[in-house]
Amino acid sequence: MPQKLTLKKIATDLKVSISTVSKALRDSHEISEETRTKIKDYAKKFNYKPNSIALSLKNQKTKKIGIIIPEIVHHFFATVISGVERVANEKGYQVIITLSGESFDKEVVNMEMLANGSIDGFIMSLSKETMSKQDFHHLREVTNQGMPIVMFDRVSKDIQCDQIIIDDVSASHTATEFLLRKGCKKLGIISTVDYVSVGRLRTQGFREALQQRMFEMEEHQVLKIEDAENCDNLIENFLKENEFDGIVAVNELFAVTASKALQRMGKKIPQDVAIVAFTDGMLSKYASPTLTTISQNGEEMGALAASKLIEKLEAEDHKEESYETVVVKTSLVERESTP
Amino acid sequence: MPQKLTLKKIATDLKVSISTVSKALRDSHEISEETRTKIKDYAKKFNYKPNSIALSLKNQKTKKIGIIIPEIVHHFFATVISGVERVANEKGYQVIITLSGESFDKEVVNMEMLANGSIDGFIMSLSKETMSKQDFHHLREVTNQGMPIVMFDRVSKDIQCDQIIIDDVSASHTATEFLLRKGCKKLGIISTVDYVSVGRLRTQGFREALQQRMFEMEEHQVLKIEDAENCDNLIENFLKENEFDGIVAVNELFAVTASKALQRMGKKIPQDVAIVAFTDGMLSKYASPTLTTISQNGEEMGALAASKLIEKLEAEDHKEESYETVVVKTSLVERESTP
DNA sequence: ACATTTTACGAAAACGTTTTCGACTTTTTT
DNA sequence: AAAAAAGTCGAAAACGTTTTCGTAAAATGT
Repeated sequence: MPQKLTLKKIATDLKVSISTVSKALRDSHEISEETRTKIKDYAKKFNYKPNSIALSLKNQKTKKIGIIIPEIVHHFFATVISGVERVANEKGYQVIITLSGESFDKEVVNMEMLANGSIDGFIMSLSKETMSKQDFHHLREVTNQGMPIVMFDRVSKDIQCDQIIIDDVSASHTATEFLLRKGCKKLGIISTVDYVSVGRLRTQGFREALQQRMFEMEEHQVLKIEDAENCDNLIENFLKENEFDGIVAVNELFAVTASKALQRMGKKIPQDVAIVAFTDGMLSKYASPTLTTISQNGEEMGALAASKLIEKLEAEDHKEESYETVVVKTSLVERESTP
Repeated sequence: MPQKLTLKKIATDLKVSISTVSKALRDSHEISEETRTKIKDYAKKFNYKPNSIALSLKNQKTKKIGIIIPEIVHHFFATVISGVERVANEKGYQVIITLSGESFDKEVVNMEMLANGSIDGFIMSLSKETMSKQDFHHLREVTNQGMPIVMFDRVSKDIQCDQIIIDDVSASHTATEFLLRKGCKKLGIISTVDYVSVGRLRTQGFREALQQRMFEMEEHQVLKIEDAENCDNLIENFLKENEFDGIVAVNELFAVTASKALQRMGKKIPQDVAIVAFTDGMLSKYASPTLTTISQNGEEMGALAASKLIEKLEAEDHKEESYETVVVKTSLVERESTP
């Protein structure tokens, strides 16, 4: 019921000017000890907090960073946010999150809404639709206005910005080679459609690992899934039509779905078929058997993205327009799904 | 590199006044057809978008709602956010998310930061530490300033605000009764410490279901877990010390941990022991066996919370100070962990 | 006693909007 | 032809800050 306390109100209550109040609260030497303590006491007593909107307008910076991700109900993205949030808060920034829902239009709308002064910079991962359209005009508009963007995971080389990625090719190579070393002969990969960069790159790593051992990857070894919603049948058929003894899956959902299908088919994991997944989330830890995975460390990616962005934001005179691509190390976490 | 376009810049470029530009863009009849189209064309060409910070300051509303939750790497909270975000966006609001990390202090700090003009209202779920301290002064300060709060899931009756909850007692009663009807005789419940409301209430529902069949709940039937991190041993001991044939778990993590422990002990699920969990998330769907759960429908809770909050926000003259508690229906999703 | 410096405060501009009001010009009415 | 009305635009205030600059009073120096 009492309206928000402002400088003006303090000023009239204490019969001084607004500027005096402002200076007193910021410990200016221009104000006498006496009035300074009087004002500060009053402010403390009634819990004065400067209005952040007014500050944003005045300073032309909001101390907020915007995140745009495809989905939040997704362990990897949730961990990234967690990392962003942690370092952002440490450095006095707040985080605004919007979801594109894998839709290009929603990504554009959200971006435009945030770009109009609401935030100082972006951290984002592209929606599937954006990846497939390869339309990045909304990103360009933002960077042209001098607002920095840091992209992670699903990125595009066509945009001038810092990028935080994992080396998908190499990670997938590692996973595949791991299976080969364990003695697997007939490998398959369950991937996404090619326009999703992680799917394409992980398939490439798979192929390269095979080539290194003088195998040529054949089409029937690859399953490309567009829509994760009803992947069950696709995966089951893929496994039935091929006699694999090792599977690489580009996410844990595909991996656990494959694991269950194989078990239904009477296969033992890891004895008959070994599985390596990407994304070290809940499912990998709690599925039966637990899954060997490539851990992406979303928390670290988020933290790095936030650091990079804030660094850019606070380097006022951004004369040196340099953009960096940071490759975050992955690690193979061995669990029960491999021998 | 080109600075952001403002009304002032358009005005000088077109040699009219700022007010004329503002009016023209808002299609005021005060401005002649001719200048109006001239200005609108210019604005469109250079992609003018009003600065939202300035608007917020002017209108004394930000069109943003703040969310404070304990963790984001948690399926239930992620679905709630998803629901909030959907409804908020439909109604032209944006969402700012902060995480308390289950810490009282961080909850207070985040709340104070957001309350200073950054947002119009709150949607939140209390941190464990706040629940245990029962210190709600930060919430009171906010409501006293006339800023509405909608709480969900982890709520407190002591705060005057709308609340979105599930009927934990009744849901737990349903889950327990379901096990009893399936023929279970020796039931146990894996819960949280009592100051977490959901743990307390679900334990109560468990007790009531037993009482209804003339059983008295005994202490050894209840396991109260404080820290989910290392619950494995606690759960394993609990299961070894008792010969249960039915388990109610207040979340899916406890449930799947119990399930694995039981299987290690050579028990068959659901033949030897049946399990019902709360929180219908990824684990329930993909664990082996899949888990029968009470579905909380976080998406709906989030959507409801957002609707309620926005309704309050847009009812300018909130003379009628009424607060509602909405109980969201739960449903029992039968899967493999029960006969 | 006068000039100079220091102290302590207030006025005003700026950030980007919207809106009220006043004023000038043109058109319509009588 | 004079009066009223309508049409078109700009000035200024307001939202809550911070900061620059100006200035009056007090203190200090000669």
